[in-house]
Amino acid sequence: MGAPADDLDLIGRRTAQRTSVVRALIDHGGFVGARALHDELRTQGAPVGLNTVYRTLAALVDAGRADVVRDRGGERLFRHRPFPEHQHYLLCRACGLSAPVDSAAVETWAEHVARTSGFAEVEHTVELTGLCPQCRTT
Amino acid sequence: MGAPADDLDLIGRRTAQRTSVVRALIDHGGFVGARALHDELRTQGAPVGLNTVYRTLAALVDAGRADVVRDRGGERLFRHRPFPEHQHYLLCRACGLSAPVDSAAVETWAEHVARTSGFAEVEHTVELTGLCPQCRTT
DNA sequence: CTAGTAGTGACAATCGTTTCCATCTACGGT
DNA sequence: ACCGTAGATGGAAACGATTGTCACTACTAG
Repeated sequence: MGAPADDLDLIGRRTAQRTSVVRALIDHGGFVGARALHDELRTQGAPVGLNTVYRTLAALVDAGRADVVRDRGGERLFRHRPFPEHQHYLLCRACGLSAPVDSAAVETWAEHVARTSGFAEVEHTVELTGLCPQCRTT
Repeated sequence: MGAPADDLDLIGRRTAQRTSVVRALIDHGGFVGARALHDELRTQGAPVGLNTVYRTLAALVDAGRADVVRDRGGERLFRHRPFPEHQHYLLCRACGLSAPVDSAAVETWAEHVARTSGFAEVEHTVELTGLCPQCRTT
């Protein structure tokens, strides 16, 4: 079930750095920026070059093992995805907590638009943001 | 109907530069990046500082007279919006052409998620991209 | 007309991300 | 276990989009 090993096999050679990055991403749970992940690795005593973090995350995205969203500042946030399903999240603007949402309605809507628009290769991104129960009281 | 004058009134003083920017944005029709708009203005003989382009576009967005999306490179693309309605677009990845889409289904879905999630102040962005009939043959 | 304030623009700074390149290392073959 | 090499690393520098600084300009109310 989406163990680090599975991810590592998908993206190339097994190195200590990649293992650390994948571990940290999984442990983090929610969406994280590359820079934040890099900082976490540093403080955990597993220093990894920032661009290695970027490359590993990019490889995970290519392999379909991570999702990407953009926060309001344009930064890319990554989240580990154990199974290669298309998924949408509701993301907390304050703490980064993410909750998968049932997105069947959007999917069918998007497909309908794709069919009736005359456009080809229609892709969609849906981003929901809010304040989670925890943060809304703070 | 969304004449430049209306927009200018909403965002502060009337200056030659702002008039040029708003004009160029309206004339362009689809989504444009700030930099591209700046270039267009320059070649049209109405040079405006890049900084002013950014500020004017930001002011239009604040006033609800422009929409913003992010392209895949993270650049912000702007589009003039004559009326202050929340609207989603299907955007051509190749030429920037945009087609408004009926988004009632997503709106109700988003509201439903907002109500049932426990999250507060839920906002959504939906971005559809594809290749328009023109570009799909090229 | 004049004052006062909002707007302008050249320049530099910032921020996230990518590229360069010299060095290192995992790993399949011997 | 040993090698060779393609692949991986990381520090520095490049990069593109955006924002801040600040002296200067020019709307516009009075």
